[in-house]
This record gives sequence, C-alpha cells and structure tokens, in this order.
Amino acid sequence: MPKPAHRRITIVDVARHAQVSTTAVSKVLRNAYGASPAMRAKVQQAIDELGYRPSAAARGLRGQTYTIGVMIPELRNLFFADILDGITAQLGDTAYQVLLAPGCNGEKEEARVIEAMIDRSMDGLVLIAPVSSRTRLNNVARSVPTVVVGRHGSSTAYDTVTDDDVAGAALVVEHLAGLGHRRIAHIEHHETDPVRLLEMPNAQRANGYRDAMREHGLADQIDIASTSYTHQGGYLGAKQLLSRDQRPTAIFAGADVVALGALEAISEAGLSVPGDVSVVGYDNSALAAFGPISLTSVDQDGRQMGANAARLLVDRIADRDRRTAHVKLSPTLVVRRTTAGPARAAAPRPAPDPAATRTPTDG
Amino acid sequence: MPKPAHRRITIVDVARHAQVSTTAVSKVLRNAYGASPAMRAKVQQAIDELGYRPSAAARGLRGQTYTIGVMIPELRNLFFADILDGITAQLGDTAYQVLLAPGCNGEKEEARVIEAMIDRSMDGLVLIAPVSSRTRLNNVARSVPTVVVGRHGSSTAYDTVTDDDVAGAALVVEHLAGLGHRRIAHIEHHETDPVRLLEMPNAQRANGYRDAMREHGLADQIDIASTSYTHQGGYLGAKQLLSRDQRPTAIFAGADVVALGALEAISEAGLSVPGDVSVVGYDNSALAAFGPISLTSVDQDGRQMGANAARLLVDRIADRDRRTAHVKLSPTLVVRRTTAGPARAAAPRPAPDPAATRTPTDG
DNA sequence: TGTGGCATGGGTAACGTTTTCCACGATGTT
DNA sequence: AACATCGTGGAAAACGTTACCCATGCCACA
Repeated sequence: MPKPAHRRITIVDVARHAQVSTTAVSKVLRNAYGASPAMRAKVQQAIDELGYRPSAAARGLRGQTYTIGVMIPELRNLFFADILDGITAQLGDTAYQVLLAPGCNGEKEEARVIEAMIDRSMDGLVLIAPVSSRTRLNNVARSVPTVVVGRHGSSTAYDTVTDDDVAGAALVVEHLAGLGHRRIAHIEHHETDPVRLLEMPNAQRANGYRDAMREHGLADQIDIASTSYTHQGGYLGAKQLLSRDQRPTAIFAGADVVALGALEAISEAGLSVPGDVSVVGYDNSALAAFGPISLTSVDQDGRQMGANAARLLVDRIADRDRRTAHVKLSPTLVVRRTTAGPARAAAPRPAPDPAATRTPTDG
Repeated sequence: MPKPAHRRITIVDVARHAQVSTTAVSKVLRNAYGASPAMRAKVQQAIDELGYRPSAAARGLRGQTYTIGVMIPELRNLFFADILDGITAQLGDTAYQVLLAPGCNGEKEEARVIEAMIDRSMDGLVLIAPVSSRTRLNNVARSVPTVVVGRHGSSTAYDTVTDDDVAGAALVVEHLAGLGHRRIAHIEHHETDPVRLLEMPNAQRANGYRDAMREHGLADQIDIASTSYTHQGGYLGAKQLLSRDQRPTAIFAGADVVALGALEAISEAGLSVPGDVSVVGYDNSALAAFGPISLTSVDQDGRQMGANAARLLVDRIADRDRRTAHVKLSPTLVVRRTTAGPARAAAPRPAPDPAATRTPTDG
C-alpha cells in the first residue's frame, strides 16, 4: 500500500466490527447506563482492535468535549504554573484534557480568549486571576461551568479558590515585628477600581498589611509605596521608601519580582540586606528559593489551589445547579536569608542561618 | 427578563434574520467565493446584531476549527514562553486561536497530548522540542499539518524551525578562547539514543563544542561532564569538573539553569566567578539577564522561532502538499559578568565582585 | 435565436456523535 | 393469567456547520 491517507475510524466502524449498534458503542464510551458487562467487553475489544478514538468535535455537537480550558494571564509567572500543575494532577485520571489559552493580559484580550474557549464548547473553564468585570464573569459562568482562582469576592454563579492574602500579609508583619522591626513598609500594586480594590489579591495584601500593623500597635508606622507588581515597580517603590526621613528597617513587597526590584534599589543605595533592611516577598517563586537570592517569602501552595479548582469544576460539570463553593487556603511563611532583626535592635545576636535555607540541589 | 438560559445563536438564526440561506452565511463567514459585496454587508450586519459566534465543534465536523495546538514540554522554561509569544504574535491578526497542551514531559505523556489535539480536530500542530520517535512524528504530520520546533533533522512530512546549536556552541568557545581560556569544559545533557544524538539540541551543542575546540587547537582540552539539563545537573557537573587534577578555567553549561547550578557549586568550592572560573549559559533566559546573576549566555531569538513556525504552519494548512521547509536561525552571544580572562593570564586584575554572590548589585 | 460562460444564491447531504424514545423479553406481582 | 417493572439493545432524530452541486439570470458572441 502506498499511502491510504487513513480515513479516521468512527463509531460506525466500531459498531459494525462488534456487530452492535452505534448507540451501544456510545453507551460503552460514556460509561452510560444500559449496557451489559458482556456488551461492554465486546465493544471495548472492538475499540482496542481498531484503535478507535472518539472525535471531540462530533461529541461537542451533542454532549461533552471532555476538555477543560484554563486561562492563564502570564505564562512566565511560576506561581501560575504551580496552579496548573495542581489542575492537571487532579485531572490526571479522569477523561478530561486540559488546554491552555495563552496571551491574555488585559481585559480585551481576556474577553477574546474566554469567547474562544466557549466557542470550542469546552466543558468547563478555570480562570486564573481574571481582570474582567464581575458582570462579565457572571455571564460567562452562566453559559459554562466556571471556577475563578486567585480573586476574592464570592459569586453565586461561579466557584472560587483563593489564598488568604490578608492572612499572608499578617504572617509577614508578625514575622518582622517578632524580629523587632517597627518601621515596616509595604510596596503595593496601585489600584483604583472599587471592585478590584475588594477582589484583587494585591489590594487584599495591602489591607492585610494595614490591619496587621494596627494589631501590633504600629498604626502610626504604616507606610505604603504605591507602584506596580513588577521588577521596576519594586525598584521605584523601594527608592521612594528609602528616601523617607526615617527610612524603613523592613520592606514587605507584594510579590517576589517586586522584592527583587527592591533588592536592587537597596543595594544601589549602598545598604545591605538584611543588615540594614529586611525584605520579604510574596509567592515563594523559584526565584525566591534560588540560593544566592534566598528571599523570605509567603508561600501559597499553588498546586493545592489548582487541585481544588479542578475538583470544584468537575463537581459543577456533574451538577450545574449545586450551590457555589468558595475555598480559601492558608498561606505559610518561608523564612530565608533576607530577613533579620533590625540593626539597632538590642540583642546582639549572631545572625543565625534560618532553618528555611535550602541545600543547593533542591533549589 | 428573568433568566432565558440563552440557547446559542446559530447560523440558522442569522440566515433567517438576514433573509438569506445558511449557505450564504457560511460563505460570508469563511470569506469564501460566491457572495456579492451586498450580500456580505447584509449578512455581516445580521451577525453583529445577533452577536452570533460560530461553533468550533460544528465547524470541525466538516471544515476547519481555526485552532492551532502547541505542545510545550515545560511551561517553566522561559525560552519556550518566548517561542509561544512569537507564535501568538504572528497569528494575532488571523482567525486562528492558539491552544496549549501542558504537562507533556516524557514520551508517553507527549503521545497522549498529541492524540488529544488530533482528537479535537485542530487545524495544525506546533511541537516544541518533542521527544517522540521520528516515525511517530512522521505519522502525526501525515494526519495533521505539523511544525517541529527546536529539534534538528529534516523530514519530508513536517517543517522544522531550529536554532543553530552548533554555531551557538562555537560562539561560546570562541568568546572564551578569545579571552585567553584554554581549559574550557562543558556540561552536557546525557544522551544515548542514536536518533536523539543527532537531532536534539543538547547533543548538537556538545558536538558544536567539540568541533569548536578542535578548530581552536584545543582538542586535547576537551572535557565534558555528562549530567542533565537541570539545576542539579549543573551543580553535580561543576562539582565533577572542579575536582579534576587540572580544573577548568571556564565552564560552558548547556543551558541557563545548568549554569545556575554550576554557579552554586563554584561558590561552594570557595571559588569566585569570573575570577577563578568563567561560566557561560545557553538560552539567555530572564534569569540570565537578572542583575545579580548577570550570566553570559547564548541567545536564541525564541520569538522569531515562534513566528517562523506559525508562518510555516499557516502556509501548510493552506497547501498541505507543498515541499517541507527547514528554517535554521542563528544565535548570538550576550556577554555579561560571568566571563573574563583566566586568572593566570598576564593582566593582574583586581578580583571584581563576582556576580554569583548573594548581595544584589544592580539592574 | 441559440449557446456558453460567469456571477450569484440556495437546497441538501454529509460530518460523527449523543440523546430520546421505543421494542422486546424476562422477571416479579397481584 | 393478567399486568406492571426492569434490563437490555437499537432506530432515528438531533446538534451546527460546510461541501457539493444545481438553478437562475445576465451578458457576450456567433
């Protein structure tokens, strides 16, 4: 044979080969009710012998596509990659296939991508840190099962999975205050939109910072540089903070990249870390764990968030009318080498290597 | 209106609303031949008024799905993200939507993912650094237009886009030899499979290294540590190389992560970079560019590779029988602060601040 | 007045699955 | 014995789009 340009095997071929109806084959494929064990075996054998694979396009026309779409705003963000790992791990033994839609930074792009996923009749959507309006999200959720990850604010249309950013910020303040710091500053991502001010993690972190400062009797020390969650934002924010009359002894950056920018500004100012200034990040990304950087950071078990999202989504696909659920996970603080007691502190402790330092190999 | 639970608008609705046939609407949708400008306008208006969006599932059953699948073996690899950016940028103004399939490290996983994409009747596939056998790739390419990125070896069934890894390795050796180095060692990703030995970039880099060393009259200095392209691989490889009787004055790591591992091993051995040992990476990832690391590295324009891949794929979708094309791009070397002349060279330079120490320096 | 080509529009049969409904025999119940 | 029930299997109608082919009207040309 030269090149048969194989016509794809269809359910009809399988049915003929097993000498049953296509209905029967379909039932076996979907584990549906109404097929005896004998039938199941017979059909399964035909499927295996012919190497049959169902066409998702055809399935989508009537039933499910067994496809779950995940929207990721930024592929380079390692935290998002962790979430994705959690999703795929949770979905590993199911029939669902995960597909990612890349390149959706900005509301317009995001809308386009979500539409594209709906057009492709995906069975469910996981939206990671979406920026769309609440109304829009509700509309989306009404037309397809949806789980929103990393955005606060509960809805009756979609499930959510978040990390407790307020608690994360509190962990940071607590850690620093426990080390003896009082002038603890924060670099936040500037936000004006009133809804986002409530729902976006960055705003929650800033709120958590304020609350925790007050709780530790440091209300008068609250000092926030409002820039953006970028390397440059960290650099500029730290510069701003360091130029204060009384400069902070500790900086809580709202994200790891921000902390890296801050580190550069601090070093540029001729100061040392953690000798003169302690620095804490957020996300516990691979960068934070990297030996030479060794950044104290808040860890948000991304894998578990992803796993929860996947579980909720599969549940909702099975029962579209169940009540919405809102999972909030607790972060932990990973102490590394960018935090220590303030220079002017009483106890002249020899800076001990914190327990969280890692061997070079598990970076 | 309470909650209509909107039935999706179909092509029939549009046809009725515009008072034409579904065939006409379909022609307008696909920019197909046989529709007058007047017809186009009328139908387009109906589409806009009704907010109609075609169902990809239904389309896939007869024609195209306007979906392009990209297989990425490792999301965390920033170089792959660049490639993806190039693909989406090139496809930006077309009707195609890019979808990513994650979690395909390993031959088995890769096969599963590729099958999944074919099942979903994608119009074309971009496979980034696939590990499947040549036969398998050919089979895939026979059933769907395919472009393979980052794997050498030409095929008559699929197009390829690669970076010239041999040239890249030569750039490194040239740079180091130009600085006066003679003992230039290499850390490679171990490979035994004969096909991969020819086709995989890592093998090509090792070959390029050997060739370049010979060309520079350094054949007797060839020294390779065979580990893996991971952080740990770099750490162990460097440890191995540093324990040689005559230790190398320069290490060419086959990838940036490998270089980072090597940096840790070097620092652990009490040596400085680039004072005692120069280090070069490959990929010019964001990590390499990061100020405190500032790693000299080979840059492979990932965006351009992606753009080329997308262009080739769209071409092939349009004409499945055209000859296969094989694009090979040239890398460049980005010199940063991890390379300098060898310590025993003539000039008694004061040891500069090695980039690998923890204190952040600049941007 | 035919004849052929071209531009335009539509009718209809796919495409491969799932869903809905019905038939049939076996079994249990009154 | 008559009647409901259950378990199993199949026929046929969707699902929304595109491909294929034909009908029509118009024009140019012999």
